[in-house]
Amino acid sequence: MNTLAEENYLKSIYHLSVNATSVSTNQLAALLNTKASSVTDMLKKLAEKELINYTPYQGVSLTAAGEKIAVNIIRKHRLWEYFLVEKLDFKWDQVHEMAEELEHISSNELIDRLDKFMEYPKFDPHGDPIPDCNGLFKIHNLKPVSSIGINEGGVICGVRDHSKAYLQYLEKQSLTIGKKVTVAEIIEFDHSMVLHTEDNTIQISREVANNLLIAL
Amino acid sequence: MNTLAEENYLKSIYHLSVNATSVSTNQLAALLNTKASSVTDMLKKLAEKELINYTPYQGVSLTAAGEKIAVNIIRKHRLWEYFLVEKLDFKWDQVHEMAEELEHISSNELIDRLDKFMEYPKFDPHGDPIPDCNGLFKIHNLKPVSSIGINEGGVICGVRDHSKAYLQYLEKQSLTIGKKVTVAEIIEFDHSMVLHTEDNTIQISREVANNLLIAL
DNA sequence: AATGAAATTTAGACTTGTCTAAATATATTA
DNA sequence: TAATATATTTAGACAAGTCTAAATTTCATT
Repeated sequence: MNTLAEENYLKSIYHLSVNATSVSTNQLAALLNTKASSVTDMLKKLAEKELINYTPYQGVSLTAAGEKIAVNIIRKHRLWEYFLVEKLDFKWDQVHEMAEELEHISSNELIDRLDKFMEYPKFDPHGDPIPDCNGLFKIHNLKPVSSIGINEGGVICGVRDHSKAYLQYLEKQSLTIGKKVTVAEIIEFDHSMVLHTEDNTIQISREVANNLLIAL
Repeated sequence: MNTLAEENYLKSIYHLSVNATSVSTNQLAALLNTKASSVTDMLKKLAEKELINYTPYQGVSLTAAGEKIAVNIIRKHRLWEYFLVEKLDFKWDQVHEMAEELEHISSNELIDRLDKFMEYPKFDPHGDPIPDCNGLFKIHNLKPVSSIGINEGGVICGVRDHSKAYLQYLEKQSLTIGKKVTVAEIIEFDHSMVLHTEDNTIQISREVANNLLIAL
């Protein structure tokens, strides 16, 4: 199969491809916490294996084969996260690092059985969709809370920022997946927002609102 | 922490130490499927880290620190095997390779929660004891079936050979953990044995009897 | 105790994935 | 469009872990 490093590169290219047709060397270096020269070396190797389309200086994209591998790793990552939260009672801000290791456990039969054991969950603890064993998943059409107006609202279904600090903050404010929120007020000065939930009123900054995703 | 290679060396030294005070370079090379010269290199590194006692040409043994790491890896291996069999419905001959990967997942909190989730099992699917979170475990005093006489018997509690072929054979013969067996006859010619179980009579070779462990 | 066999270690090389520093290509802007 | 800034690649080095071949140590046997 592929090495751990190769898998991490493919996964990173996949994530960066969501908002672009092509991914740059520096973007990858930043995400992977490494140097541009190291990225170039690895891109040559992945191109050699026909997992990416690479023209020097022009950025990269995944081939169908590369995307398949990337989606499979993401499937594993999200299923393990679901397991850690739903079966082992971890909090949603604790599971990322463990899932980063578990996603590289090679057996597909293991992950398919884990999927079955948990009754085929469709979303991970952060609201991200879990690809099925064929790599297929639905993309929710979510909007950041910052994009809606007064008296509008919806159900929290995801986050853009997966950092521990952000997740812990949301947890403390009870702004978790499934909560219904309505915008009660928008402060003109700094665009912070006052939200109503079933049992609470909470003021959040524009930054927080920007990273909180809802379904209308 | 330690690298994957280091962990595998410590684990192997631990396993080989069960039947000896000191482990040789060649024994390790054979078990780890590598060359003696590679073993020597790694032994120097582990000695440098004070995880083993190593004098050139004199073999190695684990220090207390090294043993602690080895036992923790074995704890992880056996708990994951238990999970795979009891929760994901794998057969006892299918889980070794997966557990070889899973045992290197670093988080101790993960493994402690997995332990709790499964209600602190004491033995893995092959009857081997599972160390608790302090590294402690009871050693059953088991005997090979080949060592007992006519009309004697006991309960199958373990195996010496963990190979797929052996485990599959036992499964097919319903000679699995927990089964009660009695020796009905010993064939003088080749020391094969006729066993009675609750619902069956089975003849097994000396080789099979030698690797099948029972509690009296 | 000497000698040959077996076990072990050393020396030097290779691969993977990384790095720094230098070179080159692309983009920006005056 | 020429000059400068930025992005990317190349060149050469390094650490981890492995290998082969040669050297050395220990063991077994006479």
